Amino acid sequence: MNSNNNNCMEIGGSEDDEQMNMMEDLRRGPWTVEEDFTLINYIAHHGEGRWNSLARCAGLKRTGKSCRLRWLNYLRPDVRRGNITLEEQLLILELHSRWGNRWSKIAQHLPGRTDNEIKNYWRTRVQKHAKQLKCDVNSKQFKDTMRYLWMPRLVERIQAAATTTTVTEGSSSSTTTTSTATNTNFYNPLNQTNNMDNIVTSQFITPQQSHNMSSNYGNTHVNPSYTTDNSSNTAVSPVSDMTDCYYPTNQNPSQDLYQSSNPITTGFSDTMISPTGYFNQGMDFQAMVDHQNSQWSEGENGGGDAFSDNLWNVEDVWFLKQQFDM
DNA sequence: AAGCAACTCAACCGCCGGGTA
DNA sequence: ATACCCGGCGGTTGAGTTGCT
Repeated sequence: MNSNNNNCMEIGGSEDDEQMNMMEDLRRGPWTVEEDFTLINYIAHHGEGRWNSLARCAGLKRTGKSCRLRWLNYLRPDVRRGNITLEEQLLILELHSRWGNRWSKIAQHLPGRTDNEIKNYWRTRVQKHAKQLKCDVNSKQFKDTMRYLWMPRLVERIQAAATTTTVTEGSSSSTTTTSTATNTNFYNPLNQTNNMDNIVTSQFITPQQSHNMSSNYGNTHVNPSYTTDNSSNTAVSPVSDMTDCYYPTNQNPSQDLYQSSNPITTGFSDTMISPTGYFNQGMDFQAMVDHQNSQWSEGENGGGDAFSDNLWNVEDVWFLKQQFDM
């Protein structure tokens, strides 16, 4: 790494970004294809590290920080793009409940995902629904809702999807990703890292996919890899949104969720209490129902966008309302 | 078709801790 | 001990996109 900088004197990092700013006009904003290739080629030959000097030596009019960010979040060969899978959603929920906004730490458990991506996911998807509920995303109510409702539901959906995958196996040759979700023990927060590693079995995007920029060369500034349709890399659901909680079940959604033997609920850090006591204040269920109705009246397709982006299905709302009204 | 609102996500910013001279 | 530099992290922004009226 950083073995030799033949055509660039080692500057020794005596200048910071601000000083660089003063000395030369630094580019900002979206990266061009040329810049991307310059960075990729430079790192391919010299490796990462010393980002400020790297930027200089590579001839990039960017700050070291900008180069690092571009590389780590976008250009890195193993960066995984596309929809967040159900397993990943589940993992994010679980890890966030444990660590909070430690995006980098959470990202370490989702191979190929960047902290930025997870952070964006959380803000756009999860926080949006906390807003819908008119409760703080950090409130206990909301956390318990995630814990007792979303996560079990995600598990159900993962298992259902895995079953479907098994049934239809053979008809789709391109679906290379498999899931250990079929294993009933796949999700056990008590078995932290080991099982987490098992949960995430989704494949990485190939370096070729990440670097297949040549076809995009006409543009002055593009995002070379994310335009690729990566839906085939999605492990379980083409609509792999946590908020897509529609699940065609006939069973009582509340059943078994609070049994201490339930692997979903076992191991969460807080004391196990019936969530009845939690879903008490501050959640605007009527607003949820209204929102739900308005969305359903518009989108007839259960897998459609309006629905898939909705956190709650009828049963969830019904269940929460019941808990609330008790 | 046009205007507007909501959403997504790449990129930037500021702060902080570790390493080093 | 201290000052400085760098990289990493979490928070925030804003351009582009999508959906709705």
